[in-house]
Amino acid sequence: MFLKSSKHIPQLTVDCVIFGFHHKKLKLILSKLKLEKDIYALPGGFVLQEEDIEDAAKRVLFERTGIEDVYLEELGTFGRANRISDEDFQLFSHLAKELYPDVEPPINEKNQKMRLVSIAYYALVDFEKVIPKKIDLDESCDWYDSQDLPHMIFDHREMAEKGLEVLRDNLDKKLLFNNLLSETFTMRELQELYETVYDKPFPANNFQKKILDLNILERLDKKFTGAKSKAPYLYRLKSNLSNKG
Amino acid sequence: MFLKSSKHIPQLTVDCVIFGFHHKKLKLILSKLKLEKDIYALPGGFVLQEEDIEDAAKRVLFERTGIEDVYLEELGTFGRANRISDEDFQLFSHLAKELYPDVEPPINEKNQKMRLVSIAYYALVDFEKVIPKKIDLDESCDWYDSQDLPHMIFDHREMAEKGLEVLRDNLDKKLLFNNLLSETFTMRELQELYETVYDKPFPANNFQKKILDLNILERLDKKFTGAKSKAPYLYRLKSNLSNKG
DNA sequence: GCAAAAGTGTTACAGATACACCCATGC
DNA sequence: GCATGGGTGTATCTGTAACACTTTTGC
Repeated sequence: MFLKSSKHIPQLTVDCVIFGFHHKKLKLILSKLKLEKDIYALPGGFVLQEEDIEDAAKRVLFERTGIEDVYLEELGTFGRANRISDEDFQLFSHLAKELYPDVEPPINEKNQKMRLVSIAYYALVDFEKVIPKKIDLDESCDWYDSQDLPHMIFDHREMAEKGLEVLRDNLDKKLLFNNLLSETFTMRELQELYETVYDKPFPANNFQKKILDLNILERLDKKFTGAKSKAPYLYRLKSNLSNKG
Repeated sequence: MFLKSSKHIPQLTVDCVIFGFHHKKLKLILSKLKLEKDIYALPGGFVLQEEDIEDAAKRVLFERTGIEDVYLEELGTFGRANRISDEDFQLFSHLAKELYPDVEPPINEKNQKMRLVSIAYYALVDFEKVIPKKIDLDESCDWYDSQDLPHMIFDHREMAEKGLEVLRDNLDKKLLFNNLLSETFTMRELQELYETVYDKPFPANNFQKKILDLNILERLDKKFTGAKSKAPYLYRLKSNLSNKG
């Protein structure tokens, strides 16, 4: 989360729900803020005056993950007038003053807390390729289980939940799964991703048929892991079908 | 389209794609701006500092249609840095100066055109109940055919097209049809709405079965119009299922 | 050979589509 | 009666779900 300066649009921010898939769990990146209490935040920041809103989200994403060309899609606007509680505002402006004494705080002339509107995005990344990076306001920055979220500032929990909801709507419909897996993956890994996101079992035979009938995967060599069972095939999205957002 | 004052968030607006259905055409409300050239705009305005973004959209909607409790849903953010062309900005700021000489124009300290970000919404209303109302900046305000849109300012045409796209995604999935029809309607009227929105024929028998099997309509008396053919039944959404946004 | 997991095939069901038909209304 | 459009029923198709089975791997 960045603070604003004159180069930024004053009352507008972006926040990103960055999803990764690891060990049958859907994870997302959160910052632990430098505060007495344990309070977490989604990666976010202000938008530059000359910057497309989506580019601001991409900038935040790159700052926190070090990767580009990620699937990115808007979740919607979080624009309730009272989306920032008095308590959260106190905590946050205190933190802001300590770390950025020379930057205009998010307070108006009458010394009231200032209205902030946030555009939320969700991003899908390969968990293996990303080590979350903290910035100045963070005590730490790491992956957290999307099913077991800690206490989050502002309306960030609502954003995370909206992210999950939209991911459930789109994972299958828009065939986004490759963005959450390594470049090559087994059918079981893909199935487990579906089972995690949709929170229900998918019978292996029907699942395989459904996916292969889409004709978007190419079958590669088998993956020999040393397990005392049949070696599964590896698959990869056909090279002409990559779908970064 | 309103201009900003200190009571408003400086660089943020809302715009509304207000849909109605009439004579087998999907219509939307546009303002013809008071300009030399024929340029049209979606109803919109700035957001008050103490106002939820969605409430700002509802306010615009009420100003232009005189009705409340309408289905309203966000389309997304229109936030490209160059979404307002130099030409459109000249036209619009000229208009603004004439009509609101005492209101701060959307120009920054360096006299450059100011960045505006807009949150777009779409609304579904009963065409019969709405007479579009013009405001000061409008030469006129009326219904226009969504398939034959005139030249529109800024990126308003993109918004209208996005509205159509989202309506197509949601009309059937979220069963929104009652919001575009009168309280009571015939099966044929409903079918014609579907045929217009999805731009394809729906066989009457299968369509009726599909809709009635949803179990969300109650059948009322027949509608005798004097036509020399069988009188169709009237239907109404079951009273417990109203779905205003 | 055997246990574990991968992979294939075949049947059963449900929702959508297509075709054929009957009914009410005003002249 | 008859033309017009409304309304209903039944067969067909297609994609999904359910069940049964074979194959490969390491010990």
